[in-house]
Amino acid sequence: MHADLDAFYASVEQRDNPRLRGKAMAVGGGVILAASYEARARGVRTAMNSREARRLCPDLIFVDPRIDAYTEASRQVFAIFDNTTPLVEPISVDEAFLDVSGLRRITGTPTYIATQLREQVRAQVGLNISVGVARTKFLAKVASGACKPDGLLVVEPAGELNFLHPLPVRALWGVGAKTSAKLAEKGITTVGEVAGIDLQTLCSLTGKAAGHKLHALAHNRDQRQVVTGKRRSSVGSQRALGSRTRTFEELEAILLGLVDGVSRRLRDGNRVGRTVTLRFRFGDFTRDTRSHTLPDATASTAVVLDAARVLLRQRRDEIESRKLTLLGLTIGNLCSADAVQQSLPFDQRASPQLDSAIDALRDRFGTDSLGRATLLGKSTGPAVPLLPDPGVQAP
DNA sequence: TCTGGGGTCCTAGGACCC
DNA sequence: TCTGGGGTCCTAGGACCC
Repeated sequence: MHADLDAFYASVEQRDNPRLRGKAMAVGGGVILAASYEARARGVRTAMNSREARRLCPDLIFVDPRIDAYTEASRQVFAIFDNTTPLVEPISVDEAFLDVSGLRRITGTPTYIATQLREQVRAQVGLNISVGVARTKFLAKVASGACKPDGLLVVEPAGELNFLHPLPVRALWGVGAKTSAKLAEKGITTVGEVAGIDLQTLCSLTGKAAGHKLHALAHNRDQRQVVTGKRRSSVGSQRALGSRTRTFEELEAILLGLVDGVSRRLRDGNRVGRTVTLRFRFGDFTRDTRSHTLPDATASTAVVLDAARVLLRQRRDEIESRKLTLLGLTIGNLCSADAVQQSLPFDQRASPQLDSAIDALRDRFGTDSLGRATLLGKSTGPAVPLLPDPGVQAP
């Protein structure tokens, strides 16, 4: 099954504010993050700028996003997913794949399970969720999209190709604006037509990997399993800068904010990363990236900031002359902080004992000055706030 | 106040290693 | 000293997704 909440952010707002129900409304300020179905009927779309949206729909109601409310709703819905089957693969905050193929004797048919799931989400969270059911992930995903809003669609094995082949090429996962335009040049507009061309021709149009994928999907071959326990491989943050000209010092301050936020998220997730990427967008909407890979994975604000600053300074002239409109930071090459610990020599590993010993010392001596702690030969490395008097040797 | 913010995967060339 | 085959890692950029 592929389960997908309908117009997620907008639906949460309509659920929580009765005055918004039945109205054309959108979440977002400068840009539309999500639009209610009433607004979509008037042509309002996600990522559309608000001036265009207002032109299409003058009575459109704008609501500021409440990310905390969406996160909580998502958590509740995923709790229902987890209660339905242990095999849940999250795709984003509002959608997931659920493998229910082994539950026929335990719970019931997929159709029954999907019906129950939809009722539970409606009753317990107050939101509509659409569910597609099929033998493969790809077909389940297409099915949930086809039955929106508030729908359930089961693609029976015998009807797969009849369902698939009339669809537009954009329905294929991995076909976006560029690829569909390329295919249209060759007169290919439906999935059935993609299935009709040979692999070599397809690869020459889209590249090797994409060609093989598209060829398989168009022939209804999709061997992908529902995979649980995937972990993010990068975390990032970006800031749109508007049209105002910023001094280089302002940009460095914004960069510090990005580094602080991203490295904090790394530490909260007990993860570390090695590759620091800076993303730029300029006044003419061209984009650029610059990256640097550190010798060791880190979640340290100071280490990431050093690397990010070097990347920013390398581009100083260009940034000042071409008017930077967006600055982004991504840390990739992530792995678990624990795995890194295990690979370190014993005396360099962090230790829960050491941490609690430091906490005890902090309680005893206060935190107003810096010191370095050593426990059984393991040093904390950089100085940590610890002792009131640097001259005092802790027991 | 023209244009969000969070991600994934793939490609291609260069450096480097055996 | 040159050549070839096999491979990894890094950087930059493109396309795509929600």
